[in-house]
Amino acid sequence: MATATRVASSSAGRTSSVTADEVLLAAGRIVERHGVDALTMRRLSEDLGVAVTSIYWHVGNRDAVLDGLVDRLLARMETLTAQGGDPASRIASLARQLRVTLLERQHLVGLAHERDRTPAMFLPVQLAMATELASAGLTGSGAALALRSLQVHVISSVLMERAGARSASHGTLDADLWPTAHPDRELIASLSEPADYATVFEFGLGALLAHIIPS
Amino acid sequence: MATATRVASSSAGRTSSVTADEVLLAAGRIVERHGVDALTMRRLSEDLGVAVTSIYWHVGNRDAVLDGLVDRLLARMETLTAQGGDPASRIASLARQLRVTLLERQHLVGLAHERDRTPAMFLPVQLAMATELASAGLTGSGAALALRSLQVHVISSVLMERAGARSASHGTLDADLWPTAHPDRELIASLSEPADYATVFEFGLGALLAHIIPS
DNA sequence: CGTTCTCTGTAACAGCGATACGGTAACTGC
DNA sequence: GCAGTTACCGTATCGCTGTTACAGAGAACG
Repeated sequence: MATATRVASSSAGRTSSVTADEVLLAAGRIVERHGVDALTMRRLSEDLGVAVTSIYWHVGNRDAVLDGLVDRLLARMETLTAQGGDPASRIASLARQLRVTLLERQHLVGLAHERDRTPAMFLPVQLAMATELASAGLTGSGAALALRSLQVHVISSVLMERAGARSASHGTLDADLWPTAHPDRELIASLSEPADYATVFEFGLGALLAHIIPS
Repeated sequence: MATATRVASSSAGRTSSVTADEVLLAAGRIVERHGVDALTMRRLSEDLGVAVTSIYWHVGNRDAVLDGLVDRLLARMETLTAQGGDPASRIASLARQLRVTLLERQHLVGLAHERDRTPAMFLPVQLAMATELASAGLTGSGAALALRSLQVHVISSVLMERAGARSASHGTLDADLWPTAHPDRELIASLSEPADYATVFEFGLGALLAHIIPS
C-alpha cells in the first residue's frame, strides 16, 4: 500500500508485538537454516506469533524482506581490512576474508547475487584492493580488470562451494562415467573425491595474483 | 500416479495430441524466453493446447520437466573438441567453446547448477582437457586440481555474465559510491562502465593456464 | 461384445503472495 | 475530557501455483 517500507519502528512504547528488526531477524533465521524457499510470509508470521499483515506493514512484501536481509549482509562487508607485508599478500588476505565472510552466509550470498547486489557487496573490499594495487604500481583500466577478475574468482568460489555443500555428490565425479581404460587412475581417484574448494580457491588466487603482480 | 515418467510416447497412432518431446520443446521455449519462473504447468499446457494432466502423464511433474531440459543441455556438451597446436591453446579452446555453449543456454545453466548437475555437465570437456594435460606432463592430483580450477573459472564466468545480462547496472559501479577524492579517476571510470566479462574471462584463463602449464 | 490399456479433461485441494477492510489502541490538539 | 489522527493488527478474500482423484474417450485385443 502507501505503506512504503518503514525503515525502523521507532514508534512509541505501545503493546507493540513486533518490529521490523524482529521480522528481519526471524527471516534471517529461517533463510539460514532452511533456505530461501522456506521463507513464506505465513511461516514468518507464525514464527513471530503475529498476523501476516503485520509483516507487510512493518517491512513490506516478501521482496522487501529479502532486500532487508541482503542489506544486513552488505553492512557486514565494511569491516574487512588488509593484512600482510607486500601488496600481493595484502590483497590475498582481503580475498580470503571476503570468502570466509560470504561462506558464513551462503544462502544470503546467493540471494544477493540473484538481486544484482554483487557489485555493492564488493565495493568496500574493492576499494581496499584498489589502494593495494596502486601501491604495486597498477592503476587505471588495468587495475579495474584485475579487480573484476578477483571479484569473479571469489564469488565463483563461494557459489560453487554453496552448491557443493548442498549435495554430497557435487564436485565428486562418479568413476563409472569415465572410460574404465583411462590410464591416469590417480586423476580419476582425485576427481572421485569431494572437491576441496579451499584448495581450488587458493590455487586460482595464486595464479591470478602471480599474473597481476609479477614479482 | 504410478505413471513414473514415460520416456517416449511411441504408442500407437491415436489422435495423439502431444508427446514428451513436444512438451520439453515447448518448456524449453518458455524457459529461454521468459526465465525459469515463467514455466508453470498451466502455461505450458496452454501453449500446447492440452490439459495440465497430459503433461503429468507424459513427462511427470514440474521437476521432471526441468530435469528433462537439463538432460538435453548435457547431451549437447559432448560435441566439443579441442583445437590448436600446443596443449595450452587446446585447453583454452575447450574452455572457450564450453563458455560459449553455456552462454547460449544461460537459463538452463543456472538450472543445471541448482540441480547439482554441474559435474555431469563438465564431464566430456573434462575428459578432453585431461588428455591435453597429460600430454603436457600433468597427471594425478595435480591434474585434478587444474581441471577443477578451470571448471570453476568457466562456470563463474557464465554465472556472472548471466547476472550481468539480467540488469544493465550489474557489473557497473556507481561512481558516487566511491570517495570523490579518490586519486585514480581512470580506475573509477573503468569500473563505472559495464563489465566486459569476455575480457575478464580471457584474463583469468590466461592466468590459470600460465600457472598450470608454465612454458 | 467386453475388457484393457493409453491418454485426456474436469474439478478439486492445499498452499502461496498480496490486499481490502474493519477494528483497536495510543498519541495529539483543543 | 473528548474528537481526530496515526499506528498497528486480524479476518477474509482473490488469483495464482503444483498436484492429484476421478471420470471418461478411443483404440487394441480377446
